[in-house]
Amino acid sequence: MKSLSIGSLAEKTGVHIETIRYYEREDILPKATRSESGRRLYDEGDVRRLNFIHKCRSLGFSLKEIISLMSLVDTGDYTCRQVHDLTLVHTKEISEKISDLRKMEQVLIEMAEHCSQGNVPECPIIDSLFDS
Amino acid sequence: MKSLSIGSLAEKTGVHIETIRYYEREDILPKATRSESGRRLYDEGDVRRLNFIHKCRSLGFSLKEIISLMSLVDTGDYTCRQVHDLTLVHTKEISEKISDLRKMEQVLIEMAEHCSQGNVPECPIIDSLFDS
DNA sequence: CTTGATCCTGTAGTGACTACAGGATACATA
DNA sequence: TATGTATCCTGTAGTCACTACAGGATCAAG
Repeated sequence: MKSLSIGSLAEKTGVHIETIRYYEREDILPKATRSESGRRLYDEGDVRRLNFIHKCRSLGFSLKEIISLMSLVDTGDYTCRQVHDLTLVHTKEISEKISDLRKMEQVLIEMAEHCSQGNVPECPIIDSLFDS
Repeated sequence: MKSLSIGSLAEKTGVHIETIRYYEREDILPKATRSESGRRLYDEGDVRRLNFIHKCRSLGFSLKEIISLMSLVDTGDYTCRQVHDLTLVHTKEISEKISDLRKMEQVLIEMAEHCSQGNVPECPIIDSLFDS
């Protein structure tokens, strides 16, 4: 049943081979069973697990958060409310990042608006970068 | 004239002492002149320079970008248009980050909306995290 | 039987810091 | 003048989540 190579797992999940090995090293994925010659072998359960990790990463969860999440899932010891609340906390962190970046964006746009955009060696962007 | 300690420079600019030493090591700041006993000494020019770096960092520029920007400024070999265009490119990168984060945020919010938030060990968030 | 694809381990690099350890020096107070 | 504590020094290692080799073994197809 364990018949997928690391390459196939990578292809099925969109996670790079090097990253899969890294996840194993860091105990985010369990040690893979090996073929006689020492190659890693996977099955559909591994695909499912790696999809979970991949999706969490794409939603901005850290590997530490993913480890906690997965251990909740593995033990079955969680409630919908608990997961919901964890998700809300994470969503708030994302929202804060967005608002930080929007502030940067706004400052940059405002700075650029003052430019003559001319062929001259004076620039209000440079000037305002020197302000503390 | 060079009479500021690294601690004073840190206080004036809001940049940590360790970070100032790091910037010197990485040639983002020039090697500081030293007192007889080997302590770093700074002046208002250094304050100005570090403010520039600090402000650039707060606007999301990488240290590499800052090095290029500063060498433009140091040589005086730049035009307003050039700086304006560099800034626009950087602003676009910020905007892309924002839009990526907003997509994450949206998915998270939608996932959370489906929760019963009950005291039960079934959760639609977990279910959808397993989808590829 | 050979060729090229795939796999293995182990190590080092990335970016921008941050956090010590272990010691030297400066300055304010008793 | 002695002392205590604040500040400084160098050098190294850790953080996060990969990514990129080097150098070698093994597999599958023609």
